[in-house]
Amino acid sequence: MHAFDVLGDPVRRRILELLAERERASGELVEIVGGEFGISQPAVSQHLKVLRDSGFATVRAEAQRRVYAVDTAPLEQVDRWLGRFRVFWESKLDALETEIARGKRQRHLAAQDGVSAASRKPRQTRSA
Amino acid sequence: MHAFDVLGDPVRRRILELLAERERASGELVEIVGGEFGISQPAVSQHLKVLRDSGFATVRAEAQRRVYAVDTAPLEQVDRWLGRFRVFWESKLDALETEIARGKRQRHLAAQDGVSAASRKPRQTRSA
DNA sequence: GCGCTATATCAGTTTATACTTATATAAGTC
DNA sequence: GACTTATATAAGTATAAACTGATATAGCGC
Repeated sequence: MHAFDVLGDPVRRRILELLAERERASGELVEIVGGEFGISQPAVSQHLKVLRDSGFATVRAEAQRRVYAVDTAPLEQVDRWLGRFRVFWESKLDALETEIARGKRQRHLAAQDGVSAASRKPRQTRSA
Repeated sequence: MHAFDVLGDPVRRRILELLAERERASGELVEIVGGEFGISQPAVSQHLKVLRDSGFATVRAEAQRRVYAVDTAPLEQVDRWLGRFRVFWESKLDALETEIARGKRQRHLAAQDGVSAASRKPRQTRSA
């Protein structure tokens, strides 16, 4: 199953969101996700199997519990695929920044007052 | 249809890859993608409809042709969703960078020779 | 060993979607 | 206006996958 197919399911996305916060036992995921989506224990368990088989999650036994953790390798791959499109919106961000900088400069020239403007630099991409 | 479901199909991903390079007429996409995947014109046209309906592509008429262009808005959303996981591999990259820097420093101290380390990523294969 | 808890797997049903062929729409050409 | 080119839509079919209830597996406490 391709990474994007795995992410196509909202239940699996939700599970990954929860695992992004911290490791969770299967039962914990059944309770939260099963509750939110109104699905049974086997349904959640089957989604966990998909996540395991596709490399998105790892399991560790802890007594009778199965503790799941996210494995980001496939997510990195997805991220890399998206990379080819990133230039589109990043160039737009750059343009916006230029625009903001211009406004800033103009306000500065006009009033000579300190300008806050936050203006966080966009994250440096680590291409590939 | 959710963005990730749209990206779940290899044909649609391929179409988006082609549109990332430049705009393309429907017929051009039918020829390339239809050829690569061995599917008919209606099949490709139906995928184009999905891409239109889900906001991944825009169309412009040019005589009888329909010229498609990528719209990155939904891809940005996907990218934002991925953002919550990015910290995982970026911290790993940071650690790797530190490691490289250490090695570099040590080699530098040891031999006083310049280190190239080019390290260009190989081109990504286009297989789905 | 027995019962309890936690989780996975099995078998079967339903539904979504990705195709197919056939046909409709629409713009250019003569 | 008929013909051709370019593309979309329609109708029907096949298949994958997301469920359900039932059951199997396995560790724990007694």
